[in-house]
Amino acid sequence: MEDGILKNISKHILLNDEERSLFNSLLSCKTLPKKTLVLQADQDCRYLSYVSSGALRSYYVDREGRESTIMFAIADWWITDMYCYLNRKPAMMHIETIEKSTIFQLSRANFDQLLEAVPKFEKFFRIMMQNAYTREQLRVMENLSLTAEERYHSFVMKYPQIVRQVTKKQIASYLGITPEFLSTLKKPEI
Amino acid sequence: MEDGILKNISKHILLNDEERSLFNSLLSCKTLPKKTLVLQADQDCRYLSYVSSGALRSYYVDREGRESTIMFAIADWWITDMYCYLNRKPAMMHIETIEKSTIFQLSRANFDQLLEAVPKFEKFFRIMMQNAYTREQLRVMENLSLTAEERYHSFVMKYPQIVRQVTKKQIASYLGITPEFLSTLKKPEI
DNA sequence: CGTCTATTTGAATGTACTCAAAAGCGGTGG
DNA sequence: CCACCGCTTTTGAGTACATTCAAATAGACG
Repeated sequence: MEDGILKNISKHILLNDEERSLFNSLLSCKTLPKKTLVLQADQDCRYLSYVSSGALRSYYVDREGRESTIMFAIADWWITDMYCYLNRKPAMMHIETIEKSTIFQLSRANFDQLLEAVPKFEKFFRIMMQNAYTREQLRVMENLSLTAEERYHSFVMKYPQIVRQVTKKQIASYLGITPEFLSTLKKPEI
Repeated sequence: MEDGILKNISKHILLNDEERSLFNSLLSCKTLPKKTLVLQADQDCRYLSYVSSGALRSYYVDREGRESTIMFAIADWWITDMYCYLNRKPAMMHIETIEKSTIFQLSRANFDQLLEAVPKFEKFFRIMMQNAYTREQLRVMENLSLTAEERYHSFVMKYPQIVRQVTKKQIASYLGITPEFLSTLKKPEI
């Protein structure tokens, strides 16, 4: 399924065969069972991962042991602890598979090499970061201005596919509410 | 003070004289009094603004008229309603000066032209978007895992200069709490 | 089938909100 | 120059939304 990843990239930049094969050579592919940790907090965050199939989530565990889901990544999404990946800091988050998943990983060294060798990728990653930024900013905006119920409905409308692949408990931890409270909310009409 | 903006860019990419002068020619400079609207919701978001001096903030106003501060921008920061700027959508946010400010503005057309003419700027904006993304993601993480008081202390530690330039009411609306409640919190040791 | 986790339900609690009012502070005009 | 006006900040009482804890029910997986 390397097709998926190159198709993802071709949405934004045009690559020739040589560039494609260089890119492929810098990636490693893994198929992982459900509930496998891809990254553990305090470890070195070595990889940026593209989800070819399955689903992953990143989450933060605070001192009291409470989990906050930072993001979900289903097919065709990229995921990592971006701050720690880019700045070579020990990871703040955990990342785990929610179901059996196939991912392609780009190490930090290969990321640097790729940008050096094919500057066109600057554009690709600029657009990726731009989309990630505007998505997070919208999330902050909704967290500040909507009620828990409205946020839940907005999530379901925006990410119907994710809703099918993750548990309500995980959605609650993404929305910043308890599973008990989520369960009292009116179900949105999809 | 165009020095400031070129210095900001030189932190990440090296420009020759020709590129610098092209860049300068694509910018327009404005000095605005306190409480001036730079962008109004529903308008076309035409500009990305670099703050040379002063302070701006972007905020969202919901149906009930409640304001949520999305971001502050003091000297050397860039600000816009990024989603609407990039996607040519009517603005969701307002942006206003908090004090007398001097800003440099890059229109969307000039942004496209700049990236076309000097691809090195892809790298600059990749890094800008990257920083913005990781900053917002950390904010989401803190919103989900910290109490209001901890978020306030974290804000004061992270942005001491912003604290000097904005009101407590504005900080409250950034943190997602009421000014009354902020006022009951223990003052952090700076 | 049995075990483990997710989901739901309910009661008691707490955190943060609304509303009201007083105090503080800064800017402006007489 | 200073008195007034408007906005910010603080304080307090009452309230609402969301939490914790406990327990029952439902679902998924080996």
